[in-house]
Amino acid sequence: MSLSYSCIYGLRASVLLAGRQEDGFVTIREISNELEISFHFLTKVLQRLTNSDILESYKGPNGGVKLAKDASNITIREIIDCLEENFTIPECALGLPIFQNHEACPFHEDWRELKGKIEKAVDTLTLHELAERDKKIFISNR
Amino acid sequence: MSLSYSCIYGLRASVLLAGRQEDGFVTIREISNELEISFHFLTKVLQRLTNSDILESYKGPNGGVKLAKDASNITIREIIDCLEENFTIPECALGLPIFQNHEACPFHEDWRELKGKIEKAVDTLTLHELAERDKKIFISNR
DNA sequence: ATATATTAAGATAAAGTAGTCTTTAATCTT
DNA sequence: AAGATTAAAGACTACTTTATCTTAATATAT
Ligand code: FES
Ligand code: FES
Repeated sequence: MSLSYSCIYGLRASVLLAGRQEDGFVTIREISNELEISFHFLTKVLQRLTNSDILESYKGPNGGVKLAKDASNITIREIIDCLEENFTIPECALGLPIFQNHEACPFHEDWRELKGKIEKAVDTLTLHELAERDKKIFISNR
Repeated sequence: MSLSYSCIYGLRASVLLAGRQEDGFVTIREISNELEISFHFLTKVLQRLTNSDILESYKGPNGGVKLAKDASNITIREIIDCLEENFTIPECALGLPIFQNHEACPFHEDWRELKGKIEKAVDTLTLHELAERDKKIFISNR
């Protein structure tokens, strides 16, 4: 279940862009400075988002990247699906199928319910909502 | 949060040994066959458990490994701590600190509660209980 | 003693992830 | 047209995890 750094970086950058959608193109250099992420590595990540048409990029002076759609129309599921292959919330709360059955697990039902909520949130939470809820940093590195 | 394969293999082998404690030493070859784990890799994992005095080993014919203490006296926390460095249940249900604060997360409180249950279970569930609850395979590979 | 069984230990390989560096392509400014 | 700016693309490095292979050490059985 743990997300890769690529995915975290992509999420953080996307939320940043959502909070600045009116600014147009933002350079990757600026994003990498603000989020304290390696510029080159972030470039790779954002290229993938660009190729998936989640971001739009523009070269040259005044260029950079921006969200391709309105932030209220992009769910975090889209970002995750682009950057993480086969992302699924596991059946087991420990992140892997440790116990296969309900009987052996003292909290399996609790987890099953929460898992549903998480899945729903991932599918419906938009970058706009995230950027609005808290303008401060709320997607952080590990 | 996701456990490494080393840790999963160690847990599975330990539960198997808990279910056969009366058999004395069980060869690693037999365990690897039964659990369908690479013999050599499993050997490495069990060596670490042996060095941590969770398992006891014996070389030569009729040798093998067995639990060093009674299964009812070994928690899964011990196995995990031996095989996984710095294992902690993360603050965020997605396995990493995605959102830092309560406000931004639609299920933070649910997760916080479940996290407590999981931590307690990890600290108190014993190999004996696990082996007893279900004699069938209930710790599976991914 | 010798052959066999078995874990221990070490070297190596394979794969994935994270990170860096260099070159190319596109765009703008002058 | 020339030079500067910026993303795109590709090669490369470093690290970790997983897995394999070989040899050594230890114990048993005959
Ligand atoms: S088996 Fe892991 S949550 Fe129930
Ligand atoms: S921030 Fe991830 S569970 Fe609330």
